[in-house]
Amino acid sequence: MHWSDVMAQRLAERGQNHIVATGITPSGEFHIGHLREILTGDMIVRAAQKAGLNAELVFVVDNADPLRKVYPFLSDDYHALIGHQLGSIPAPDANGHPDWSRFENEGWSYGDHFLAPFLDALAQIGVEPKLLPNLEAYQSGKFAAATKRACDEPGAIREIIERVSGRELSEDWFPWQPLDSKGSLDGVVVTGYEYPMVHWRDAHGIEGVSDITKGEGKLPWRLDWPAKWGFNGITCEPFGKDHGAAGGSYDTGKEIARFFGHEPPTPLTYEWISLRGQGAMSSSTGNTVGPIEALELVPPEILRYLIANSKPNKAIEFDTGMGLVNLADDFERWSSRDLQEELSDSSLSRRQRVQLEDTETALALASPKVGNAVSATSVSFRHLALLAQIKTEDVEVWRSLAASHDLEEPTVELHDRLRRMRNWIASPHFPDEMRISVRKTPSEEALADLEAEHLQVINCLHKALSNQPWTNEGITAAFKAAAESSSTGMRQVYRVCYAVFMGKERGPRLAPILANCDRTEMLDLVVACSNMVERKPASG
RNA sequence: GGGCCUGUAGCUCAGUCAGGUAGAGCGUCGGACUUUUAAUCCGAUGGUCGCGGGUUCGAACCCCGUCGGGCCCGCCA
Repeated sequence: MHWSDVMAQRLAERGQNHIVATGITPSGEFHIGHLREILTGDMIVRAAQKAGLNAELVFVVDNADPLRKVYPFLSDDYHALIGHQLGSIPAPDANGHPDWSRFENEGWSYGDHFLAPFLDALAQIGVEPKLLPNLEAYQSGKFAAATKRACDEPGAIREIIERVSGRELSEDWFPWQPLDSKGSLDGVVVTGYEYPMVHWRDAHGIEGVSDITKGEGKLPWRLDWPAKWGFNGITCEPFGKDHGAAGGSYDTGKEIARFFGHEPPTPLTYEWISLRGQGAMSSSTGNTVGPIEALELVPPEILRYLIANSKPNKAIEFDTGMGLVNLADDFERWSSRDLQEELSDSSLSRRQRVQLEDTETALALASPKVGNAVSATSVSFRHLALLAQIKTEDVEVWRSLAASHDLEEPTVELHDRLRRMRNWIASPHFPDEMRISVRKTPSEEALADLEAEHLQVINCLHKALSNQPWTNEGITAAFKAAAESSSTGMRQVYRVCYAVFMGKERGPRLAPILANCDRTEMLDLVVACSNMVERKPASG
């Protein structure tokens, strides 16, 4: 059974109505790691709905969290804003300076700034969760009941956290972090409490009160989380392995939730996504691939497929190079198969059946639209990458596909893919292995593999090419002529050509590529190769 | 120190929860298409399931131990 269906089954045992929560702090650029959080939630919701449950996806925007530090993309002006809530400070402008005017005029906050593009990406990828901005929840008093409970009995909360996490809380710890005289959550000491006011003294020596029903502060994370499970009615939540560690925030959250008077959500811990060869992704180090960036390269269904087809506890290495090509081709191959048909074969072993079923589910989940299986384009990524490099005009690509793939009219998906493919090729992520490059100088290595008798072919080639117009047809004719005059087969000619022009044993059809190269340079290359091979038998 | 994940074919991984003859895809090799846009199609190859014990008629799967890899335990998905 697919992991999403396992979760749905677990939820069905729990009840009929479900709210699946995801939550992210908008402290910097979002990356595809965050996408796993949201997509995992989205896929659970789909599976639950498929199983006949009512399920909704919500996205808690943790914009009540404070700014932790001045990230590399921020100007020093942000030093003064450390500890301030992300939803109540201005967004950085193009130079990383706080954009106060936009903040004051439109209320455009730091959190909004980073959230907006992520939501755009989510829309493209077929996920439109209900947004639950946390800061606003505090300000409208949604946290008040849980907060009161915690502040009334801080000892009970302290006991849970210390026992479950094995961590000792400081003497002055209090289950509410008030905002100080400047609006920061840092360095404030609680000096007293009588509902609904928490008394405090800040780092500047100023004293004041904080109304817990008006969001004049926030709960510490380990309480914030279980509190919002309650008033939002969360029944299921996927979260990263950091929260899932023993004694981590889910463990303490479970008990605190019950203390608040509700059942914790059904959890699903998932592994992180790392960038191939570069370790875990992190907004603060800038070691990221944004969802937007990823979507410039690959269609949404491929990204969804990556998540759907990886079990949550499996770490994913995101590879924007060859890995992406293989992933996309893998997706393409599977989606062009008729799995229903294959599953009707009763001779399948249980193992084979499970494999097909899970893949079928993953493919369904890969579609940005529910119940709308992504139709196979039947054009592999490799092939499209090739065409996109050879043909500068889209029309040319379609013409070629019409001939080779019986393609009558390019579909919307194909247009889309070609557009993204061109972006990818233009980006630094495009793997060299896929890049078509014609040699400027002979490849000693490739030529060394040729037999002495091939020398003749090279000479014939030069002659033949010289006698033909420098066009696709002319060059093709020249290849044939070279085969005839050197009295060998076309296979040999191609082998020599790939060695000469690309330094490889095989490759894409050469004529159209050469036609786009400079004639003189190519003829010189042939001569240079000829010279190099000529010397070889003499010296050895 | 506490804990989680992980080890299965050359590679990426299913299969472990519900024990019943080792599964995919890629790669590799071969063939076909009277020669190819890294194509497509067909076929073949390939594994003492990390290691050692135990339970069982039967173990990749359950139990105990052990070794290796990754990671979490202020915040982070």
